[in-house]
Amino acid sequence: MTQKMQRAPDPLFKTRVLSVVRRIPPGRVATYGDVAELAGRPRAARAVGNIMRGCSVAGVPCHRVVAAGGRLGGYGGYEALKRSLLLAEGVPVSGSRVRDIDRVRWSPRLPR
DNA sequence: TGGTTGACGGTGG
DNA sequence: TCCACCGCCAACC
Repeated sequence: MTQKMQRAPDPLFKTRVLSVVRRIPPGRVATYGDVAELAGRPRAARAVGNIMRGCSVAGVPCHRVVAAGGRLGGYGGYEALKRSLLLAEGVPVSGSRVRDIDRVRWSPRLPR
């Protein structure tokens, strides 16, 4: 068979991603993969990053979104700024990585 | 319509 | 622990 299973297009993906990120409370972080999953696309971490590039929207704490393993990720090159913002919220950051990512990783079930 | 881009994730060396 | 390679996806040109 030659048919290629194509995934159902989700024009709301971007909106959902922003909604998810907006729900991340201070002092907590989520990985791009987590956000992708919560947005309904477990493997679209890369796409999430693409969307975050244009995160100039107020109310979207894009600095709380980090790469897997606690790595800070890009943030448009403003890695130092991202680190400062996280530290200010009580997120332990060492160098370019979040320490004990599992402890500060946010889950939608946790209370704000 | 089709190819390229990139703020990623996971595995292997 | 760090780097390189490959796979996945939506946005862009």
